[in-house]
Amino acid sequence: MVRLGARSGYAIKKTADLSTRNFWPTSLAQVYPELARLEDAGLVSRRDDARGERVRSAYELTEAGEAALVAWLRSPRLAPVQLRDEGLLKLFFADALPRPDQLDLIRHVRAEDHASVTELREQIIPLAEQAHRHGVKFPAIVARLSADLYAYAEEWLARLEQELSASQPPE
Amino acid sequence: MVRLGARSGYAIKKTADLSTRNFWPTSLAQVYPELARLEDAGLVSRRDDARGERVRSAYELTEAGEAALVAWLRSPRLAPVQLRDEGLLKLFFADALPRPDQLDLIRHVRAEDHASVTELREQIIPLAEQAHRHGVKFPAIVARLSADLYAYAEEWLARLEQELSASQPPE
DNA sequence: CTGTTCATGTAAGAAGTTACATGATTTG
DNA sequence: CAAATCATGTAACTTCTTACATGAACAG
Repeated sequence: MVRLGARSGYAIKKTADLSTRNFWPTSLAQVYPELARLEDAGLVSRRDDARGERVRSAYELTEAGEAALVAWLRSPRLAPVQLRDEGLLKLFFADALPRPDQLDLIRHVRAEDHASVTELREQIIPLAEQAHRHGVKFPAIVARLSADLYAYAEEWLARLEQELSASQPPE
Repeated sequence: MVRLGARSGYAIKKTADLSTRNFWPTSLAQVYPELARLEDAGLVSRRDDARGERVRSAYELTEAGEAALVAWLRSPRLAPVQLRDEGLLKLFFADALPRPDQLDLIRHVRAEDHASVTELREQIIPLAEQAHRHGVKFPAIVARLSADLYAYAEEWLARLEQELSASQPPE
C-alpha cells in the first residue's frame, strides 16, 4: 500500500477499505504495529510529516522493502484460502425449511451478492481505474474479477430459484 | 450436522471437513465445547453410545433444537462474509513484478482454483449426491455452486493470461 | 463555528487454531 | 500385529476486532 502511494497509517487503512477489503480485511489496530515492525526490519522508512500541530508520519518503501515485496510476490507459497460465508452455510442446511422459506433464503443470498456487485462496480472499480491510468493495472483486474464472480453467483442463484419454483417439493 | 446424521463430535468434524469446510471451517476444539453448550441449552440431547471400553456420545436434535435451527435459517441476518485469499492479494500488488513473473503468478492462482474444482468434483460432490438420494438436496446444490464458481474463476484467469501474453508491457 | 475527516496509538476481549494428552477399535 | 482410524477433551497461543482515548485540521 505504501508503494501504491498510501503514506500514512490512516491512508493505508482507507485505501485498503476501498480496494483489498473484500479479500483481505484490515483494521487500524493492525496497521500501526505492523508499520513499526516494518520500520524495525528496515523495509520502510518513516519521515516526519506533521500538519501544523498534528503529528503525521510519511512512510516510504526502502530498497530492502521493495525487494521483500517482490520476493513475497514471487514465492510460490499461498496461505490456504479462508472463507466464512453464513449465506452458503444456511443454504447448505436449507433442507430443514419448507419450500417457500427456501426460496426466500435463496433470494436473500442473491440480494447480498447483488449488493457486492453494485459496490464493486460503483465504487471500487472506478477508483481502481484511476490507478490504471497511472500504469497500475492489477487493482482494476482484481476488482473486475471479484465483480464478475459475484455476478456469476447471482445468476447461478437466479437459475436455482427458477428451477425450484418450477418443481414441486417431493415431500 | 447432528440433524444430517453426524452423531458424535468426531463425526461432526469429519462431515464438516467433507462438506462445509470451504465456506465454514471448523476445528475439533470448537466442536466439543459447542456440543456441551447446545446440550446445556436443551437444543441437543446426549446419549451414551460406548463401543466396548471406548466412551462415545451420540447426539440428537431435540424439538427445541430443530426449532432453533429453523429460526436461524429463517432469520434474515447474515454475518458479513469474511474472505482471506492470499492469491488475490498477490494479484492485487502484481504491478511490482516484471511481466513473466506476473504470468507465473496468474498461472499459480489458476492452478489453485483448479485444485479446488477437482476436489469438489471428485470428493465433495459425489458425497453430497449420496445425501441427495436420501432427500437431502442442498449440500449438493452448494457443492455444485462452489465448483462452478471456482471453475469460472479458473476460466477468467485463463483469459487474463492470454490477454497479458498477447500484449506487450507498456513499460 | 460545527461536523466530518484526518491522524495515531493502546488495551481489553473475542474467536479460533495448534499442540498436547490419551487410548481403544478396526482394518489390512 | 502394526498402522490407521475413531474418539474425547484441555491448554496455550495467535490473531484479530472493538472500544477507548485524544485532538488537530478542514470543509461548508
